[in-house]
Amino acid sequence: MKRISQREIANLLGVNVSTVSRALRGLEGVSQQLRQKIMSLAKERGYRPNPFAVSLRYDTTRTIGVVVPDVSFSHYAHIVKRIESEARKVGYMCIITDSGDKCENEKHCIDLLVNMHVEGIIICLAQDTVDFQHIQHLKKIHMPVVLFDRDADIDISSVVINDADSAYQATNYLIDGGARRVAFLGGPNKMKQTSNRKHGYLESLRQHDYVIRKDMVKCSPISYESGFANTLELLDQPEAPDAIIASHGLLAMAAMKAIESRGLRIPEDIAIVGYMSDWISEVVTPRLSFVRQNQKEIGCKAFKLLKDQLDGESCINHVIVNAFFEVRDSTR
Amino acid sequence: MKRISQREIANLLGVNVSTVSRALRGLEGVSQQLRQKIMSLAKERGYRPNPFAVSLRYDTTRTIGVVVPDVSFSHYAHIVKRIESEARKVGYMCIITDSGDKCENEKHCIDLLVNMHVEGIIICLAQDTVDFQHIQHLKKIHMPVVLFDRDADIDISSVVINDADSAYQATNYLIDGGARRVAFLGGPNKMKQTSNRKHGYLESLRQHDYVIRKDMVKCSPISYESGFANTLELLDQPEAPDAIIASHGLLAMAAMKAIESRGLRIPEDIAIVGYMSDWISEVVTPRLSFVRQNQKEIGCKAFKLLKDQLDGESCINHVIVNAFFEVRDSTR
DNA sequence: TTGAAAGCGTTACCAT
DNA sequence: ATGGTAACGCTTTCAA
Repeated sequence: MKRISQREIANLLGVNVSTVSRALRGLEGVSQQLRQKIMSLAKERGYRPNPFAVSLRYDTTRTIGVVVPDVSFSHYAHIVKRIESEARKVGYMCIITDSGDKCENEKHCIDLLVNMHVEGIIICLAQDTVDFQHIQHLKKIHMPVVLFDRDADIDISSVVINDADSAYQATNYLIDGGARRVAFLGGPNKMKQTSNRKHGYLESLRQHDYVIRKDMVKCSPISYESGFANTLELLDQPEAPDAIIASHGLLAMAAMKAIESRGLRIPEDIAIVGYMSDWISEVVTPRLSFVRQNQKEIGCKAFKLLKDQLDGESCINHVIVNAFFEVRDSTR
Repeated sequence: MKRISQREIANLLGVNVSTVSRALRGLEGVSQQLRQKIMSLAKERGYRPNPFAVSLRYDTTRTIGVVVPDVSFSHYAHIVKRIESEARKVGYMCIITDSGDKCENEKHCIDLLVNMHVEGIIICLAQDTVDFQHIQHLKKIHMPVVLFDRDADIDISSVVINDADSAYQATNYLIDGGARRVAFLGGPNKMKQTSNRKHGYLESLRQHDYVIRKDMVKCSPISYESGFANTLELLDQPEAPDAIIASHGLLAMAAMKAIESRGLRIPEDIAIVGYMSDWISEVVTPRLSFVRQNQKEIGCKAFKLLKDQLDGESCINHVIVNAFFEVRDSTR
C-alpha cells in the first residue's frame, strides 16, 4: 500500500514511462483507451508525483521562505498567516523560520532556506541586524527577497507602514489632548523603524514648539523587561511624562504594567499610545489607543512583491501600507 | 555566481563525481591532496548539496508537517514555535499549515503534506472534525502521526492536557469561593476536549451536590461571536450564573466582553475562569484566573512522540501534560 | 500513438 | 586511490 511511481504504473500496464507521464498530465499523444487505463490505475493506487523528482528536473521548488523575529508574537503571526494563504493560492508552499529577533540566528535561517532551494524569501529583520551583507548576498545569488515591517536602506523591495507619519499623528493627538511632556519608548536607535517613528514624534514636538528633552526618549533593545525598566525610569524622574508613545507592542504592554505598578491611572495620570495588534488593544484595560496596522495587507503585499520577482520582474518596489492612529480609552 | 554541483567541481578538477562525493562527505578513499583541492573549490564556490537530489536518492526528506486550526492564535503559535525549534535541533524542517479550524481544510492540508513527502505529521484537529478517516488513512500509509491539544478516540499517539481534571479543579475553586451557579462555555459537544472539560465541571458540581442545570451549559462551535452571544444568553436569564468557566481562550475573551457590555463587574458580580495563554491572561483587566497550559512542553512532547515514530518505534503513546489552575483577579 | 534515452544532483557499488 | 555506472522519479526530445 505504498506510494506508486510512474515507472511502476508503466510496468504494470506494459507500457513506457513516457507514455504514462504524458497521460497523467493530460498531454497529447495518448490513445483514449490507454489514457483511461493509466488514469484509473493511478487513481486506484493513489499516484502522486514525487515533488523532489520534479524539483530536481526543473530546478524549481514552488516553495518560499519566511523569516520573522517571533512567530508567536501576534503581529507577526497574523502576517505570516496571510503570506501563507496567499502563497498557497498560487501553489507555493511556505517554510516559516523564527530568528528569535537575533541577527546571528537570522543568518542561520536564511542559510537553511537557501539550502532548501526556496525560490524567494520574505524577511522581517532582527532588531540587532545592522549589517546587511547576508541580505545583499541573496541579491548576488539572484534570490528574490522582500523585507517587511522592518526594512533597511538597501536596494531590496519592501513593505512597511508609514512609520514617521503614524507616530506624528499619534503625538499630535496627545499634544492636542493637553499632554505637556510626551515620552517616546523605542527599539534600538539603529533600527530604521525606530528612528522613523522617532522622527515623526520629534517633528510633532517641533511643530508645537515643544522643547525636545532627551530624558523623554528611551531607546533600547526591545523586550518586556527593557520596556518596563525604561518606563519606571521615565515615571520616577522629577518631571515625569504625562503621555507615552510606545513604538512596539511589547513596549506598550510593559509600559502599561509599569504604570500600573506605580499606582498611576491611565489616562487620568498618564496617557499612552502603542503600536499594537488590534486584538490585544481591545482586550487590555483600558483599551489602548493604538496605531492600527493592517497585517493582512502587509502580508498580502509582501507576497505580491515576491511573486512579481518570481515572475521575472526585476524592479525594486517600496510599498507603504497606511496605518492609522485610532483612539480608544488610554488617551484623553 | 550560481550554485555549483558535484559534477561541475569534478569537471573543473578533471576528476570523477564519485570522488568528489566521497571527498565532500569526508569518506575514505581520497588522497589528502585531492581532498584539499576539492574542499577548497567547494568552499570557494559555495557548494551546497541539493536537498532534492538527496531526497530523491534516499526517499527521505528530513521534513515534517504541522496542521493547526489557527497559527495566529497565541496558544497554537507558541506550540508551533516550539515544535519548530525542537525539530530544527535534530535537523528536521517544518512545514506549517493552517486549517482555519475547518475539517474540510484540514484534509487539504494533510494532502499537501503527504504530497510533499513529509516524514511525519503533527496535528491539532479542527473543531468540526468528527470523522477520522483521513487521519486513519495516514496510518494505513505508515505516516507517523501525533495529535495534540485536541485528540480523538483513535489509535494514534497524542499529547493533551488533563482536560477533565483541570476543569474539575477550576470548578471546585469557584464553588469553594461561594459561587452558587457556575456556567460552562464550551465548543462543539462532539469535541473530545470539550466533553472532557465538561465532565470535570459536572463532576465537581456532583460532588458538591449542586443541581445540574442544562441552562448553565452552552456548547457550540467556537468563535468570538458564539461566545459573546452565549454569554449574553446566560446573563439574561432570570437566574443568571455567578461564575463562568470558559473552555477556550476565544470564549473567555468573548465572555469578558459580554459581561462588560452588560455593565457587570468581574469578579464582584460574576467570576470567570478561562483556558487561556498566560500572556493574555496577564494583560487583560482584571487579570484572568486561568488554566495554565505549558505550550513549550506540549510542543516538545508532541515532537518527541513523532521523533520516536520516525526512529522506528511503533507503539502508541498518550501523553498528558499537566495544566494547573491559577488564581488571578477574575475570581474571588 | 508509442518507445527509447538523456538528464536533473547525488550516492552506492563494483571495477580498475 | 580513483573511475564508471546505475539508480532515485520525472520530463523532454527524438525516433520509430
